[in-house]
Amino acid sequence: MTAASKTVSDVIHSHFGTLTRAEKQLAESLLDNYPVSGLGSITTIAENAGVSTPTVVRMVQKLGFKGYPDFQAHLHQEVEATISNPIAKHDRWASNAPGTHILNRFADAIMGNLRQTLSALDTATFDNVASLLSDRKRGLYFVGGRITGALAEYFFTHMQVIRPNTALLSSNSSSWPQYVLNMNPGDLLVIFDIRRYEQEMVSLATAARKRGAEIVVFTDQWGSPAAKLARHTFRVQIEAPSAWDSSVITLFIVEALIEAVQSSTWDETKERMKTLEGLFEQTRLFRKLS
Amino acid sequence: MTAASKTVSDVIHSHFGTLTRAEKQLAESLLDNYPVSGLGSITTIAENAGVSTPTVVRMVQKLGFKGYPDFQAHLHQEVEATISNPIAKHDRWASNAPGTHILNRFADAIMGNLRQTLSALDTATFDNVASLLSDRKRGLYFVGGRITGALAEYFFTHMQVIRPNTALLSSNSSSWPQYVLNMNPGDLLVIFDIRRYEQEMVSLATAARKRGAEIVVFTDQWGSPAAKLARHTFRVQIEAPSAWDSSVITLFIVEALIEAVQSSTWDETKERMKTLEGLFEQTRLFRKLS
DNA sequence: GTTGTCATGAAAAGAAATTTTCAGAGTGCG
DNA sequence: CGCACTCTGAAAATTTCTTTTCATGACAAC
Repeated sequence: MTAASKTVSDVIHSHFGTLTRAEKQLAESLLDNYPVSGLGSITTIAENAGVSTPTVVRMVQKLGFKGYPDFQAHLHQEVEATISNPIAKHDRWASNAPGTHILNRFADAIMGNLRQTLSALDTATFDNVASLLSDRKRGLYFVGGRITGALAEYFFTHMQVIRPNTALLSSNSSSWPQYVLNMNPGDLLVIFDIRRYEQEMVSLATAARKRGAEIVVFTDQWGSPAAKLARHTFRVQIEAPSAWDSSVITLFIVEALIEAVQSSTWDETKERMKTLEGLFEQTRLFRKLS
Repeated sequence: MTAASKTVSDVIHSHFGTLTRAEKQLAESLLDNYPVSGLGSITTIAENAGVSTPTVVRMVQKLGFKGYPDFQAHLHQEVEATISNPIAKHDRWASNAPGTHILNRFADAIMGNLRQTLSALDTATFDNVASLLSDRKRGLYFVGGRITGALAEYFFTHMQVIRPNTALLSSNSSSWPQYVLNMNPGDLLVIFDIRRYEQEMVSLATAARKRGAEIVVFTDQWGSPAAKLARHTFRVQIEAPSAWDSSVITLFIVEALIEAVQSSTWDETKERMKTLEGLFEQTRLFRKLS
């Protein structure tokens, strides 16, 4: 095989499947901030990746280079090509995409959203919500609208594994009253309500409050009317170069919360996950037999 | 004097007058094709400039650097600054929280995932999938697993607004056969299959292929077995500082695809959205009256 | 012409980097 | 449980790079 025409990045990607654990770790470290991360000595990049220098040598040889110097020479050439070509310079996101490609515009927007959301986000709020979610004495209810229903479901699916006493309200409001009926004081209702705020969310929130439930709202920067009834509110930046709003950052916060809850109660969660694995195994078996 | 804030190029220029003949020769060689020409070893650049290695050492020390490695470190920094990714590392995303707060660690991980996913992503694949999705003659089917089901649903919900002839397969496989039965050649099956790859996805993909359907797979960097049957595959970086995988970047690509499809057929979509608005209005009215 | 100063590179010395070897850890399999 | 296998990094061996030393030659001043 020859590494001549393809970029080092391409070569790494095409070999990724055949790499071992330590080598993958190294490859990712190299691709992270590519190609600059490969500029230093073999010692430096081994340290940055948290692997040993022999691993580096083994990998570059596996990739088809003669040795580390050969590998680095290719990298230098690429750096040169990148720098001397002014178009490529503004095009570091997705390679071979015009600078205005939708992927690049989206990536820019997401980054901006993340930055703004996090700078506006109070970490105390985050920590408080995480601890409310971790409290197994509280019942958990998730609800979303037409679009955000998928986020509620995602959140619910994970929390259901982590802890008991968890429910997902369908986005169809007709079944809500029976859930509200079962809410106890201290229970937590997590509402996703973004942009075209759904009027019914306010009614739901009001009813839940009457039953003594705490409310957490995920909304956009303008704020759902339901946020007024909430104990904690996440205001997420949702703008995208699109006719639609972006849910990426909302999902980001959801995932961070999932991890926060999980790590705070890891021992219990571990047990549950094991049990769950076993159940899945049984189901699979059951299907095979049938 | 310190070389800290100024660029190496500036330093060379400001010292140019005090340089000797051989040093000037070297300086010019370095400035020519700056800063890439300084990337190699001292031997290499001495040869390129036609001077001896001691000359190089003497000059860089005269410029205020500790030695050649110090000089080169500065150069590397400059190269990095020149071509660094738009998403360079942040030490802290969320202010007033330590860099080790879960939000900050997650933000770092997500940005790394985004960077790597985009660098591995072929924009031709993206464009091709977008145009397949835009083709209203093709039926569209979406399916996800236990966790990724929410992503499939999100994708489906949007595409259903944009175009007709769209279906969501439940994550429960028992109902799949009837969908496969209805697939026509050229129809598109979008599969989300990440990490704990579900065996049934391969069966589904095989059955769909037999019916002449095209397959698009969203998977992780290791690749779902279903990807082998796919016309197009998105390999998404899903790692997070968490016991769970992150779906953030997958959602990112989904949203970008939604926008790509929508903008390519905006006129038709606009009409559909208006109609849909009207229908929602009626439903709401209906509920209020009842 | 002599002398001193400086620039320069060859070569040696010293310091790093790169590669190889090898043993222990881990993993899968019978 | 033991065997075979692979992966991995510590450490040694090797190579390469960097720095220092020093001899030579150019040039200017006297």
